[in-house]
Amino acid sequence: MVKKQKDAGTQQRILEAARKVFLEKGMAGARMQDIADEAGINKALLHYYFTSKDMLFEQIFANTSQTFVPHINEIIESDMPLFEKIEHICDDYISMLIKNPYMPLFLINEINKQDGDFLKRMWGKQKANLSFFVAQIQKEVKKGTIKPIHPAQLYMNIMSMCVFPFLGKPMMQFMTKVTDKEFVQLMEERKTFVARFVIDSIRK
Amino acid sequence: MVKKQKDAGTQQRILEAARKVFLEKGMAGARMQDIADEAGINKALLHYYFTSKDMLFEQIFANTSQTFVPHINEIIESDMPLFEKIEHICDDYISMLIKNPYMPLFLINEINKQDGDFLKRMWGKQKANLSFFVAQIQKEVKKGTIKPIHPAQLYMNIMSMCVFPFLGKPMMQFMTKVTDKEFVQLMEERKTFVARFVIDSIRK
DNA sequence: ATTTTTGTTAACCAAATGGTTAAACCGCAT
DNA sequence: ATGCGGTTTAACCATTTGGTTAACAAAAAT
Repeated sequence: MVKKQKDAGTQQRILEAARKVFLEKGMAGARMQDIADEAGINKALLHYYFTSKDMLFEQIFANTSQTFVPHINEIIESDMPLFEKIEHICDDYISMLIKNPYMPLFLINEINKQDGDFLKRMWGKQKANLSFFVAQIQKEVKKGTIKPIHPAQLYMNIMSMCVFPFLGKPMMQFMTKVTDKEFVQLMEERKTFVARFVIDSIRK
Repeated sequence: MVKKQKDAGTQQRILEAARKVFLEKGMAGARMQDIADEAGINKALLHYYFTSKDMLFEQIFANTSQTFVPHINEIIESDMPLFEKIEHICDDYISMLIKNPYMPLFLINEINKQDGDFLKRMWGKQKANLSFFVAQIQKEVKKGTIKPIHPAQLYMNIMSMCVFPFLGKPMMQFMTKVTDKEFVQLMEERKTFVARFVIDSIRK
């Protein structure tokens, strides 16, 4: 808990604290007191800046999820060649996840708990435009550069291999006894490994 | 909430109710009252059979996770040929997950929250014996049937592609608008799809 | 038949938790 | 210095929640 400084915006400190606590413990597990402590302030002050826990949570969730989604869209909708695009997606996803290892569990968790309308309100129009990716794959199949493949399955595979290790980290660490440092090293290697794995599989 | 029947063991009904509620809401989100309601009994009776929420949770967790882990070990440690083994792992994993779609999120969630000792107490010796799998892969590499590959990365890939879709289901459903039925259909297809995807990638 | 044990409940309790209030603090324009 | 606005706090409140108690019902044992 850092001593307060009049020049650092309290609101900002609260948001950072809330982000940390929510990401670590989730909505249900997070305590307003935890957030207040983390921000080095009184609990009442929390409600002075953010009326309720739900409000605060929604801000954090919106901010976090919006950082996550649109980034990938750019790559998917760009006009890179397919293999290059796959390489970029893997590199981008995994790089971001190394920096934000708690993000996937947090997002998946809350998306599962909240109802469908919540997501609609949150992401509205800007959902990933897969049609672009689908079209590109079908073109490559017709050209004969890759095997015929169900695009949704392929996309699921890429997502899975990039994201899952960060979700299963504790389990995997328990089984294989890799340290945190070694884990990051493994993930660094995955940036190229997953892309190559995918390309090797679909290339004709 | 089902009407109680004197011939059905109350304890069993509680365990089933607890399993359902814990899997859906997690430890932090679950309420003892919810479990009591689901079991169609009084909250006090819950504490008559299971002293505390932690006790009850630990039983459910132990039971659930132990159903999950040893099953795969059998396949991994069997002396099937590698490709056949991969096919079996995918089929087995995905079949089980279609039947227990909430399991992965529940397990991953709680494994992340609990400390390391908890896992040790829970799984103790019976962690998956990857050394067997590793040796088999190295043998195949030497034989020249598959490309050189980091065994841990390969195992992670298989696990990822089998498990992740069940974690990301709501997100994926939001993006692609597939119904629950269609989702199960996609997963059915994945049983063979993932295995082929992996084998195509590593085969020389 | 009656005592004892087991199963079940309504009512209650203490702690935790999200949220509120009223007073105090602080920089600053008057 | 004084008053005023926004900021911060300690103390408090209402509800939720895990857990307990004491009484009651239903078998089982005597």
